[in-house]
Amino acid sequence: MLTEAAYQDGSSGHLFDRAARMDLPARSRAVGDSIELLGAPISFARNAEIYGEKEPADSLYKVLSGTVRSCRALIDGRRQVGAFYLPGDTFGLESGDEHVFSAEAVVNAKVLVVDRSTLASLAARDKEVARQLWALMSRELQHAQDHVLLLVKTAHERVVSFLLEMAERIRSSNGVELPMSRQDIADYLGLTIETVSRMLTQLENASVIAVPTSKRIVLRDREFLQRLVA
Amino acid sequence: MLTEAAYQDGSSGHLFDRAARMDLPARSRAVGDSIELLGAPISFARNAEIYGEKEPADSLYKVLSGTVRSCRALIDGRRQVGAFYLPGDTFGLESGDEHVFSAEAVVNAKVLVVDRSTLASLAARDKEVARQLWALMSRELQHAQDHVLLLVKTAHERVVSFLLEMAERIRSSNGVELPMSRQDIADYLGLTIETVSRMLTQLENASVIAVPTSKRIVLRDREFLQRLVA
DNA sequence: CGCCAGGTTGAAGAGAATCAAGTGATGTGG
DNA sequence: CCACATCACTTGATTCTCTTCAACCTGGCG
Repeated sequence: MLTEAAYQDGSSGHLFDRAARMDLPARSRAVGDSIELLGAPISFARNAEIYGEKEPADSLYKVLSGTVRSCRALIDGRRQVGAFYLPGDTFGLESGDEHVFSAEAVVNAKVLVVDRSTLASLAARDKEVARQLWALMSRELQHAQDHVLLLVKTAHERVVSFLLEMAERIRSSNGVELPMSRQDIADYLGLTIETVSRMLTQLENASVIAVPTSKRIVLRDREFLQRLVA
Repeated sequence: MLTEAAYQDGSSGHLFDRAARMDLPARSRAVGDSIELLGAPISFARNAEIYGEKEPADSLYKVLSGTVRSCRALIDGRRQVGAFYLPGDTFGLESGDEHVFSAEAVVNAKVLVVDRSTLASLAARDKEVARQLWALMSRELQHAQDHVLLLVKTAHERVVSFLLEMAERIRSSNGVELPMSRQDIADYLGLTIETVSRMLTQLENASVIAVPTSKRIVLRDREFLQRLVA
């Protein structure tokens, strides 16, 4: 099962706190901050690229609003979505100096951008920052490992797992408002849009979910869904 | 493509150096070492469990000889192999305090075991140790992400990717001596043993590989294989 | 109002799984 | 050293899941 709230920072001591304060009027933050941490909120239009594969990974990002997907392209045009990042999630941390994923806005999104080297030097002095970077890396690893497990399941199980993951992370009133398209979902699950659509229809016919609009999914029997996912 | 030598420590300053010296006669190591780093080489028989899922992750391991696999079991009995660890590779680093994978010896294996808390306290003082732990985590993440990409490919591509990965990591003279069974390979690739076998047969019939014995694979046209994997 | 992108549904086909029967190695006891 | 048992692997026939290709809805929006 995909980990709930996999990307959210710990509840206390946010990595971006100081950067976030850059948003506030100058008088409300400590003098040193503006030099130490250059964090800037930037807006991206739907489907805009935030960074590309193979670009240098010199920033870390936090979703303020909207949704972001990370992608990898295979040479023949197939696309693999690695993860979806929701408000509060941090992304852009890579294992090397280069991005292996690209990042794109799923819908119009506002993102906080923090310089990586700044963060690195900060981490060198501040234990708490280092700890949070480690936690972030851990969550990415956890997610990737869960994603591996997801991809060996049947189409049914994948779709159900996806719905449960999103329900955990979005938790709107008694249903999920999916920000992403069927194509995004399909590329995340390693399926085709047709298959995703069919699985949803079948689940709806079985009355385990309801699909009032194509993006809105209501989980009517979460117990049952939970048992489906192996 | 799966990263070459994904798990090997950097060439200098091995994380396990001091622990490894425990193997040597007492007079050849510094006095403080035995207290600081408790590393012990332990042998595991073929298919023996090194640790299980959900067990506390309080050690880090390094393969001295043999091969180790990490596994996750699905409730219906399916099994997913997360990775294979060869001599020189380090494993057992998890995102939390509990193992989410189990680890088993693929063949008789000798493994160096180091206490995690010892390592943690060492890392707190020694920058280099901390850096190496980070590198280790990075490689695990990289591998998991590559594994995700692997699992959305066709059976052909998966098998070829696997052969190329192993050829990179094992590099025996002009061919690969696979330590693992077809079942292990199948569970790593999310396929059945029959499919793996068939793909190998087809590659052999196409003269891109040779299979003198079931475990020995000779890559006769690596260029061509490289182009197959998308 | 009609267009168009996103989504659904249907029919046909491909690819991998399953079921079942071989074949080949490895090891053991006589 | 050989007969036999066992395990790992291969091969074949069939089934089933998912993809592909195509047509058809549906809901925004100029």
